[in-house]
Amino acid sequence: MPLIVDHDERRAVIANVVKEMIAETGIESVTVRAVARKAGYSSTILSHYFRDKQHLLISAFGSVLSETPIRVQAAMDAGGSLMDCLEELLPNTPANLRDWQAWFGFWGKVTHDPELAAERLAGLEETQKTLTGILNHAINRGELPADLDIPFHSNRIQIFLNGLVSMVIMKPAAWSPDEQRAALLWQIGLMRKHPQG
Amino acid sequence: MPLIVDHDERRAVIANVVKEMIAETGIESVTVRAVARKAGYSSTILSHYFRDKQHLLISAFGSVLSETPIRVQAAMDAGGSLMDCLEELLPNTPANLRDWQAWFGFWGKVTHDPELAAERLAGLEETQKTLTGILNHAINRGELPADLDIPFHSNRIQIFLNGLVSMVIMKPAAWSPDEQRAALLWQIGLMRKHPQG
Amino acid sequence: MPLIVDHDERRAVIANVVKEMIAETGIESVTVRAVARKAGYSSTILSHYFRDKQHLLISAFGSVLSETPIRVQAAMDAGGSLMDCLEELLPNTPANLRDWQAWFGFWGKVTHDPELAAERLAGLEETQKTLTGILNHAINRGELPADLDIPFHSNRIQIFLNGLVSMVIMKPAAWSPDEQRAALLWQIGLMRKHPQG
Amino acid sequence: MPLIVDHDERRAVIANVVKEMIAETGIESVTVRAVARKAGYSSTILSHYFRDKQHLLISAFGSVLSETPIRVQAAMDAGGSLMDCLEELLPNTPANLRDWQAWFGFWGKVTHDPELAAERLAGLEETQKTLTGILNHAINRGELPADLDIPFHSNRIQIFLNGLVSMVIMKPAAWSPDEQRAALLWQIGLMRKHPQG
DNA sequence: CATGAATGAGGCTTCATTCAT
DNA sequence: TATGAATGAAGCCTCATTCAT
Repeated sequence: MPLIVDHDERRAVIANVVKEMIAETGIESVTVRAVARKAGYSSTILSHYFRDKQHLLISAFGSVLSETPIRVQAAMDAGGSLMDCLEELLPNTPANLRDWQAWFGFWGKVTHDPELAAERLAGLEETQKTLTGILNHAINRGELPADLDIPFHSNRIQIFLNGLVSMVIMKPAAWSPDEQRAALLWQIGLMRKHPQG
Repeated sequence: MPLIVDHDERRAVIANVVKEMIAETGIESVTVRAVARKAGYSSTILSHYFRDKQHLLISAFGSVLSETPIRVQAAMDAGGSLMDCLEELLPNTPANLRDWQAWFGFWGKVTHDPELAAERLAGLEETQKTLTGILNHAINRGELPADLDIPFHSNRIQIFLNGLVSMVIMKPAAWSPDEQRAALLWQIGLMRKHPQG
Repeated sequence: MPLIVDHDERRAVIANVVKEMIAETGIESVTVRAVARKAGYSSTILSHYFRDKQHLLISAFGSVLSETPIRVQAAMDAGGSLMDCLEELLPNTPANLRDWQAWFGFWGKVTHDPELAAERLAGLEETQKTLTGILNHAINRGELPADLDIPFHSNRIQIFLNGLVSMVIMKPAAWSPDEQRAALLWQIGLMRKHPQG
Repeated sequence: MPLIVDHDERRAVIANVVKEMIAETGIESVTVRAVARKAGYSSTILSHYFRDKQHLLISAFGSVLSETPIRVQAAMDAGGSLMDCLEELLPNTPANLRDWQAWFGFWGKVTHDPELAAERLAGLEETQKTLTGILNHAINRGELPADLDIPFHSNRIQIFLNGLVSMVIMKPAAWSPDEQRAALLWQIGLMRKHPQG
C-alpha cells in the first residue's frame, strides 16, 4: 500500500512558504530550490505537486486571494460591524500584511505572464464582490444608508485599500494598526455623508 | 583625441529603455543584454555608465521619480488649476502610464534590495512634497479653503493616487482618462467639503 | 494467495509499446515513465520485469529480431514463392515498417552500449541465416539455379534490404509497397542472371 | 579592438568534435558540456556559435553532408575513374567511416525533430545529385554505356551504399577496405551489364 | 505484487560580469 | 572609449532509480 500524502495540505504549506519568501525577500528570491529547502523537501518533489514553477506561483497567488474572503465571511457570520468586516482587509496583522506584500510582489511577474494576469484580474473582481457583500451587510445592520450607491463606493473602498496598502508596505513605521484603522474610519465616514457619491 | 559623448544623455536614453521594458514585458525581462540591444549599444558599454545592473535599475527608478515633479512644476508655473496640476499625476497618458507601471514594476526588486528600498522611500516623500506644493498653490488660487489640513489631505491624495493607479494597471479598459479624471474630481471635492478631515 | 500474472505476455506488451514509441517519436522519447504510462502500468512495476532501462530496451530489440523469422517461416511452410518469403522482410506493412524503424532507431544507443551491440550483431547473423534458408527453399522449388552462390547472394540481399529500408524510412512517400516490390524483384533477377556473383 | 575569432572555423572544429562523439560513443553521449570539454571550450561559449543544442547537432549533420560532395568533386576534377569517384563514398577510411557513423547516429534524433528530418531529406537528395554527376562523368569517360538509365542506377547505387555502410558499421571486422571495394565493383558491373535496369 | 513518495544526478539554457584587444 | 570573447554561477526541469507502505 502506497504512502498516503495529503496533496492539498502540502500544496497549502508550500504556498505559504512562497508567500513568506515574496514578503521577506522579494519574488525574485523565489527559486524552486529555495522554496524546497525552506519547506523541508527536495527540489524535485515539488514537481509532484506543481507541474511548473509557474504553477507554483499561481498556487501561491491563489492562496493570497482565497484567504481574505474567508476571514471576511467569518466576520459577517459573527454579526460583525462594518468596521469589523473591513478591518479584515487591512494589512494590520503579520499574516494580512504578508499576504498583501505577496499580492504586490507578484506584480513584477504579471506583466510577463498572461496566466498570472488573468488570476490577478479575477482577484480584483473577487475583492469587488467581497466589498459589495460587506456593504450590503452593513446596510442590513443599519450602519449605512439604504440608498448607498454600492458599486460606486465599493470601488472607492477598493481604491482606498490598494492605496493604503501600498503606503503601508513602503513605510510600515508610519502606519500602525491604529493609524490604519483611523484612515479606514474616515473613508467609511464618507459613505455615510455622501451615499450617492 | 577622445571621443566626446554626452554621458547624461545616454543615461537618460538607457533609463527610458529600462522603463519601457518594465512596462511592456515586466521587470524580469530587464537583462543587461536586452537593455543594451534595445538601446543600440553593446552590453559592455553599459558598464561605463552603470557600475552594476543594480545601478542601472536605480537610475531608471530615479528617472521615474524625477519626471513627475517637473511636469507638475510646469503646470503650476503656467498658472494651472488644482485639477490641471493633479492631472499630471494620473496615468492618463501613455508616458505617465508607463512611468507608473515601471514604478509598480520595481516592487518585486525592492524587497530584496536596500538601496532600491531607500530610493522608493525617497520617492514617497518627494511625492508628498509635490502634493503639498500643489495644495498650497491651489489655496493661493482660492480653489481650496485656507484652513485646509494640508498634511492630512496630501496624504489622502497620495493614497488615492496609488490606489487608482493600481486599479488602472490591473484593468486599464475600465479606466479611460475621463473616468480617471472623474474619480480625481470626486476626491478633490472631499477636500472642499471636509478641509479638516 | 499470489496474484497470477502472465509475465511473458506483459513483457511482450511492453516491448511493443517501446517499439511503437521508437517508431513514432524516436528513441529519445522512450523514458521508463512514458513506457509505463503508455502500457497502463506504474513506473515501478516495470522494474519487476526489467532490471534496467537497458534491459527494457534489449527486450524490445529482441522483439524486433524475433518476429521476422517467424513470419518468414510461415511463408515457407505455406509453400510460398521466393518473392513471398522475401516480401516478409520488406517495410511494406505498418507493422513491418514499425519494426524496421525501431531497428534503425536503436542505432543511437548501440554505440554506447556493448550489450545492445552484441544483440545487434546477433540480429545481423540471424537475418543472414533466415536469408540462407529462403534461398535454399527457393532452390528446392526450382526458382533459383542449383549452383547459386548462397553466401554471396544472401549477403547481397541483406545489403539491399538494409539499403532499401533506409530509403523507405527517409522518404516513405517515394516508396509505395509496389515500388518496394519492384525493387526487390530486380534484385532477385540478379540472382538468376548471375548465380555465381 | 575586439578579439577576432573565425566563427566558421570554430563551428567546423566543434562540428568535428560532435561527429567524433557520435561515432565513438553514440549520439546520446553528445551533451553540450561534453562537447565543450572535448573541444577545449567552456560550456557557455558554445552558445556564441550555436543558438541551441539542436543547432549544434544540425551543424554537425550539415558537416557530414557537405564533405562528401567536395571529395567527389575533387576526384572528378582529377580525372578519376568511376571507381575512384565512388570510392569516396565508401566507409573505407577512418574519416569517411566516422562521417557515415555520424549520419546513421543521427537517426535516433530525426524522428523527434522536424528540422533534422528536413536536413536528412536534403542530404538524401544531395547524394542522389552527386551520384548522378558521377555517372555522367563516367559516361563521358566511356566507362559506362551512353544509354545508361541514370536515375534508375543512381538510385540503385544509393540503396547499395546505404546498405553496405550499415553492414560495415554493424560488423566492421567483416568489411576491410578491399572487401568494400570488391562489393562496389560488383555493383558497378551491374550497370554495364544491365544499363536499362 | 504493486504503489506513490522521494531522491540525486545531470541536462540545457541564460545571466551578469570580466578580460584582452 | 568600445568591442566581442569568455566564464562561472545559477535557474528550471526531467530522468532513472530506490524506498516505505
